[in-house]
This record gives sequence, structure tokens and C-alpha cells, in this order.
Amino acid sequence: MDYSYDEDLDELCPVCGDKVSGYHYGLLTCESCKGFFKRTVQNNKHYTCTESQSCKIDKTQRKRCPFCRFQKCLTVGMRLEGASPAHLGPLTAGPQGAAGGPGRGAEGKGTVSGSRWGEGPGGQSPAGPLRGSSLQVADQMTLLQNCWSELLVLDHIYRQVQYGKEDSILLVTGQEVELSTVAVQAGSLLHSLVLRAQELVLQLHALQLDRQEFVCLKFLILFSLDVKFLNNHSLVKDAQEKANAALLDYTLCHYPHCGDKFQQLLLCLVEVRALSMQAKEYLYHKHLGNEMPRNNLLIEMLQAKQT
DNA sequence: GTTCAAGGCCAG
DNA sequence: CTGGCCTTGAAC
Repeated sequence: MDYSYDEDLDELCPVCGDKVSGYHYGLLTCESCKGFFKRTVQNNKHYTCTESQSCKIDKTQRKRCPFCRFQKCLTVGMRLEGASPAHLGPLTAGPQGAAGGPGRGAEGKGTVSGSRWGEGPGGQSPAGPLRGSSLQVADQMTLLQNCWSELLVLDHIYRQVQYGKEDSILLVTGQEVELSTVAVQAGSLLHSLVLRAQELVLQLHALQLDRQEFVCLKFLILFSLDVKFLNNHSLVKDAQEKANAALLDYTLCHYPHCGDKFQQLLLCLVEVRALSMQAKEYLYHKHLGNEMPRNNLLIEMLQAKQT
């Protein structure tokens, strides 16, 4: 007999600590933060912080700094599936967010020339196509453990390609950071990492990487592991081949004038991998220097990989 | 029919 | 702009 644990599970809003009113945009939040997040994203609001972008957000002060409030909404994981406002770029939803039905308003559906093996709005979550497929959890974990950093790098790269500015970068949080600022504030490791990434951004921009191809590349990365490490060989092998075929098919069909786009894109994946290695080294370095928050998911992933 | 989350509405 | 309340539509 367990006595009502759930009696008023007085969950507090992770943004402001107010009483939650239910699941909103992926997690339990209060009514006001739900509304705030909605208004911000729907109306493509941009705020600025008059302090140092680290304002405390609680129930009484949440109105004070919308910039920091929205920042916090993002860091705790609020996500609007489907409609992805320009300033946020492609939203990579976490494992949650499967909750809703069809994401609304996402144009450019991720279906690549008739291949139906992945669905969901624009295939935004790499885990999306895994969910509900017959791939067992162990294999899903193995795949993600193998490629999480590459997926993050590719996300970053694609965000910059869409963003389209050469002298600044756009973070997942919506913040725009000038490269000159990176040069001054970031430290040489991070700076060189960012610059190297920017070169790939330029390449992919010149190649006119589009959303469908981006999604395909994600699948290629996700399924890039040698099947010998997995339990269900055939399913993954099948996925590898389909992703490959879909990308080839798509590029030939939509960019016939650029005959080797397919190969060029594959070449870019090599650089993505290199960048991800460098990024992991950077993370590990930060970790050793105690410059990372504890219980950081990235660090967990790093260490899982090492063993 | 009930529940749930997204979006709309509108007084303050 | 904020946030409490309402409507809507989908899933069960």
C-alpha cells in the first residue's frame, strides 16, 4: 500500500517556482510561464537584459527580466515543437515531446522522396524515428552514445547555415554572439573550435544544404555505427542503406546541376566527426578544470563513452 | 465522456 | 505585457 504520494505533488515550476498547472511545452510549468513562453515564441519576441544576463527568476521577480526568463525557459527544456521561430532555428526536442500529436505548422516535412522510415515533424529529434520503431532500447542507447556529439555539432552547423551571418553565431538559446566577442572571451580552445566550425558552415552554405538533406545527414550520423556493436543488425543496416539511398536520391532529384552534392555532403560528415572529437576534447578539458556544472549530461555522455 | 495540452481571450 | 480562465481539438 503506498499512500498517496501524488497528493498534490507540489511540483514547482522549474522556471519561477510557482505552482505548476500541468505539462506545457514539454514539462511541468506554471500557467504564467506557459503563457510567457507562448507569447515569446509565437510573436518572435526579442528581449535584452539590462544586467549581466543572469537575473534570478522567481515568482515575484519573473516579470522583471523577460530575457533571463526566456533563457531559463530554454535551459530547463521548454520546447515548442513544430513551428520553429527563425531566431531559434531547428529545435531539437529531447526525448520528451512525443506527447503531442502531429506537430503543427512545420513545413518542409521531413519525408525525403518517399522514404517513410522516419516520421515526425521534420524529423527534428534524432530519437524520433527510433521511438516506436522496433529497435530495442539497448541499441538506441548504443547508437546515441556513439554519435551524440556529432549530432550536436551538426545541429550547430545547420543553425548557422540558416542564420546566415558570417561575423556572428546563433546559439540554441537564441543568443547571437559576434565572432569578435568569441575571440576575446572564449579562450583559445573554444575559439578555434568555433572558427573551424564556421569554415564548415561556409562550405555547407555554398553547397546550399537544405532541411531535407540536413535531416538525412542526421540519420546517416545516427546509424553510422558498425552493426557488430548492435543487437539488431538487420534493422540498423537497413536504416543505413535507406538513409544513404534517400540522400542520394534527393540530391540527384533536386540538385541535378550539382552532380556530386551527395559526395560533398558525405565529405562534410567527416569534418563533422573531426569537429565533434575536438569538441569532446574541449568538454573534457573543461571538466578536468572543474569548469563544468556537476551532473552535466554532456559530461555523463563523455564518461560513458570512455568506458 | 474524460483528460490533457495548445492556443485564445481579456481585465488589470 | 501579464497571467488566470476559457475554448478547442485530439487521444484514450
